[in-house]
Amino acid sequence: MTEKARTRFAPSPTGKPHIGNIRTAIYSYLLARHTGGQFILRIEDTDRKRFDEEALQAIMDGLRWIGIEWDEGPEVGGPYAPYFQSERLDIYKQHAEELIAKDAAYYAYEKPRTEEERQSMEKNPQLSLSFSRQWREATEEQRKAAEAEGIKPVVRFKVPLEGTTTVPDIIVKPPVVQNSTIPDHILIKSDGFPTYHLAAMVDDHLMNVTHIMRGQEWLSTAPLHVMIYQAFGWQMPMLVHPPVILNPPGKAGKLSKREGAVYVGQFRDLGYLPEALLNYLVLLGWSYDDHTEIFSMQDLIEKFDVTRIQPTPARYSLDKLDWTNAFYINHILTQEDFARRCLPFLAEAGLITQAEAVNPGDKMPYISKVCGLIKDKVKILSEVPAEIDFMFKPANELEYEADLVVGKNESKEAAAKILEAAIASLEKLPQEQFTTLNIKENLEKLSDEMLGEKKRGLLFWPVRIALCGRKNSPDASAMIEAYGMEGTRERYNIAIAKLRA
RNA sequence: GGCGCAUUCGUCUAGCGGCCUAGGACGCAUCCCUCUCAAGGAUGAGACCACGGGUUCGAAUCCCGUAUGCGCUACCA
Repeated sequence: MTEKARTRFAPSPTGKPHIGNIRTAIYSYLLARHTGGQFILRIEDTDRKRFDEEALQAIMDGLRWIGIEWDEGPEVGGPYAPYFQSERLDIYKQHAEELIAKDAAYYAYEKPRTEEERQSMEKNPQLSLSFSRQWREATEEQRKAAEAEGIKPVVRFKVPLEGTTTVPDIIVKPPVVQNSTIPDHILIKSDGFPTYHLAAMVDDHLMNVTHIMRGQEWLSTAPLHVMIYQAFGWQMPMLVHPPVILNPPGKAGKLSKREGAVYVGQFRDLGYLPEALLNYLVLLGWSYDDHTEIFSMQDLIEKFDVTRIQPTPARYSLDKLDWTNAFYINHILTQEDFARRCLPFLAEAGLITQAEAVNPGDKMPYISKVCGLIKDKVKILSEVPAEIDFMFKPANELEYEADLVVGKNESKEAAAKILEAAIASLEKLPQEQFTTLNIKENLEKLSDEMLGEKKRGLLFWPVRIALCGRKNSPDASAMIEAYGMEGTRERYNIAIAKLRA
């Protein structure tokens, strides 16, 4: 493990990046960084029918957002360019020919299976095997005849009929399979494009990849890949097959779209912090020790050990993710940083303008203070606007019933008197002493004098409600500080008027 | 159906033959703090280590079966 690992993430741009794949990418990245090696991004766009330009962008955005930078790949280049498989067609063709010359592959002229055939063959491996081998022993004449008919051939791999193949995986017990059970897979499709099996192996070898890491759904076809390497006479890299991520408890199968957010972009939009998602995802199937829960990217790079990846599929749990995100917001982020990240969400909710979200200017101190009020209670950023929207409204736009302000006080008049007393008491605080702590002391003292000790709820309830117009809110003293004496007095006077109406 | 992998609290996990009457975290419950909601602090419930056989003085840890889950079984990746 002291050797420098070259790893790669090789997505096919056919859809948005799923967190299961992103987690695999993270593991690959960490392995490379931990050992001081390189991390490559390679785009497997050999399926022309399913290619999606937006997906490609989303993959790159997602990786960068979560903190992964690739050393080689799209937009950054590298010594093994190009990193798009569609631009490497000649290379694959050449290698396929090499295999044919070595009698390890051959042309096959069969008709593609129909959907029905495919399904029936799924249940009957023997049929599938013989179908794949129809042209394995074809004579020159047969090939010529097919060629004359104008059939475009595929190239199939000539799987050894004898012996066994072992998959050198480092997190799962290395599977051993009988070669005779593996069909002659297609290497080059009739349209001239390579399949994953050929393209990925050729590239992994050419790009000097030392650890092929990919989802466990590849484990079954891994023996084929080992045989391809052997046929070329190349040295086999290590294989790493992290498990898939499963649906939450009670739900069967792989984590699916139906379970809410599954794509990185969705988490971003919901207001999950990239460092929290990263932290959560890494721990879903990997652990450092028996107690550490919070890891920065630096920690992870330092401590990551591939062999500790769990071989068992883990279930996705929103609760733990939420906890992790809340922990980052509450304990890792500074108030300023937190506020900055809230900006787009505040704009989205119409609390500030889009321009202010980009450049808040002198509004920032207030925004920062206001966001700070709920830093310890919010789980995701998208919850922020609803918690503090009232702090962005003019005082006279607060809508609430006078009864709400009364709370457990005897009467509306009693509540009004409390607010009057609060104004008078707070006005004694000099401007430079108008801090949350002083305000709190000031009001507590007032409460004790007015209502006696242990009755603080009677005073604080109206004092707080008159500021926000609703049941739940941040701490009263903190809100008063944020509004300032001016804003506080204005809101109290409105409340008093309401109470006496 | 075939092949392969996996199996510790509801969930994520620690554990690599004696430290385990199984530890931590999330969630849950109760209590404390308290001007509300949170946060924070404390305590607790929760796992016969899937089941059945071995091996061993001794097994969650090693071996073999069974069950269950997951994956693959495409001219998709």
